Amino acid sequence: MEESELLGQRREKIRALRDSGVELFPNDFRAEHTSLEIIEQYGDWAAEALQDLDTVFSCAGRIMAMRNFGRAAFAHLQDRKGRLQVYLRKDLLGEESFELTKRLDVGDFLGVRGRLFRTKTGELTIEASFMQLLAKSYRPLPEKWHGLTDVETRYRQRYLDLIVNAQVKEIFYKRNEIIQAMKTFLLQRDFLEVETPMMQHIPGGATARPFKTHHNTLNRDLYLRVAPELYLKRLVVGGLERVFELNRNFRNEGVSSQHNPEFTMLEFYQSYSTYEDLMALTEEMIGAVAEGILGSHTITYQGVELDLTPPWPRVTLKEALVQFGGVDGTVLSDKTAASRLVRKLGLDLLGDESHGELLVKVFEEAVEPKLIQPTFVTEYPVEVSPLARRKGDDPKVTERFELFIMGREIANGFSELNDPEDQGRRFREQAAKKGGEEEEVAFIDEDFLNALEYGMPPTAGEGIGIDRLVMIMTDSPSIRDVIFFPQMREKS
RNA sequence: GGGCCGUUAGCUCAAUUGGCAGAGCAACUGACUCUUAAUCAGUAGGUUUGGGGUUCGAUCCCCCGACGGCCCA
Repeated sequence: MEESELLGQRREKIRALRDSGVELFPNDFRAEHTSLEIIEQYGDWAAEALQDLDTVFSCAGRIMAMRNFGRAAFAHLQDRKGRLQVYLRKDLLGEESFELTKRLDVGDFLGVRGRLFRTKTGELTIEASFMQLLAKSYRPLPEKWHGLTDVETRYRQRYLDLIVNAQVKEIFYKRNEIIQAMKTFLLQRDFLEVETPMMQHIPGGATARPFKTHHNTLNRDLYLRVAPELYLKRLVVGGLERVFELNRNFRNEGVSSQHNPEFTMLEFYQSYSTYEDLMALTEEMIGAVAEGILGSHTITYQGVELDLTPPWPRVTLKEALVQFGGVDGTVLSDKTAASRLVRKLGLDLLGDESHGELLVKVFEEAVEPKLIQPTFVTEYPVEVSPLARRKGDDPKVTERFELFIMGREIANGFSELNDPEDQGRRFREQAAKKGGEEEEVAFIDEDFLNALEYGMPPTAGEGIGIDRLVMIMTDSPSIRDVIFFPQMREKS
């Protein structure tokens, strides 16, 4: 990068600083307090009470603002918890130490020790009797008042975003709390947290294009997983009965405000349960997380009030088509009518879609955007649910549900198909279809079928899109706001 | 993949009909021991996203590309 005048000036200043014997990157300072600890403990103490307090505090952080007065200066230090003001006086620090304040820049890390006092304007402040440069900054920070608003820079240089935009840190702290709360919820119910392969020989468990890679020593292609499903069910076959994995999936598809090529999913399996049990579990879990972290079952997302109080409505896909989509009832029973409707809606038709697939197309177009409040949609057609158990009284649909909030799919769960013969047939049908329309290899995970043949207990499983859930719970409009380093095109 | 919008100093933004490219903050020099968007005086800072075209003259108009955002598929 070409050196601007600004950077040149700074570099020259740093050279002079180093030449005068100041260590630019020491690591022997110990901060015993965070800004938050100090403010929480002494924030409401009166000025007189602080005067009698002899305790010396030590604090470290990045200089975010500096106001110099010749023989005194104020600075704000920012650490992981917040900001604290420090007061630097020549008569207290001594000539030599104070001289350094004139050579400090906003962005530098500083450590201070000193007593607490309250300024005339009432701000709790450390009066430094000792200060030390902890790390020198070579580049100026974005502007202090407007901050950094350019979204491209915010995502590409997330560290700058984190330094200057306080809300960003809050979102990611909240993301962590949500994840921890969900894990705790499951652990309390005797689930085992597990890790299964990210690199798979056969990318299964979801219909999505995988990323391909190659292992040199094994001399074979591998795929980044699109879902952990088939491995988690192997563990259920192995007798673990209740397992979950909260980790990354990879899908080689579009990038948008709702999609990132790598995203985080919670997937869990519970034996001796059905999809209905999981719907109840889901409302309880998400409701509890909202209550615990946001303090309420009612949240606002982009100006829309969402009520997460369980129970949530459950409608079958067909009911939803009529109720929310205003679809004529004949479409539900007449494939030709369904096909006509798909065309009327201006959707692509391959021509070989089944009646069920047509209904799902209509559903996605006409119903999904209308499912604002949390809603479970059940009984998906068997053709689009290759891993789900058929419904007893209607083998054309499955014991499956999807959860929608704000028109977005948040969760997908079903009673697992544990009949190895049916599973084998469905894999082969799927493979035949896929082989016909694309040049993709038809993947059939024979070892998974083999596992099922040993017997899998009746089990229900579910996946919850963590990024989308975090978006809703943090009122974030884009998935890029809840992923530290979203995927971007290479900058030219 | 398509449409629309955007890209100007380190950051946030201006720039009239096509006529010398500007401000605030940051920076630099100086003053200042309770400031907090500190203040005051002064100084410097630009390949206007890249390439091409029209024009006496382009940040501005036209074409192609890069990156980003929004909408659509």
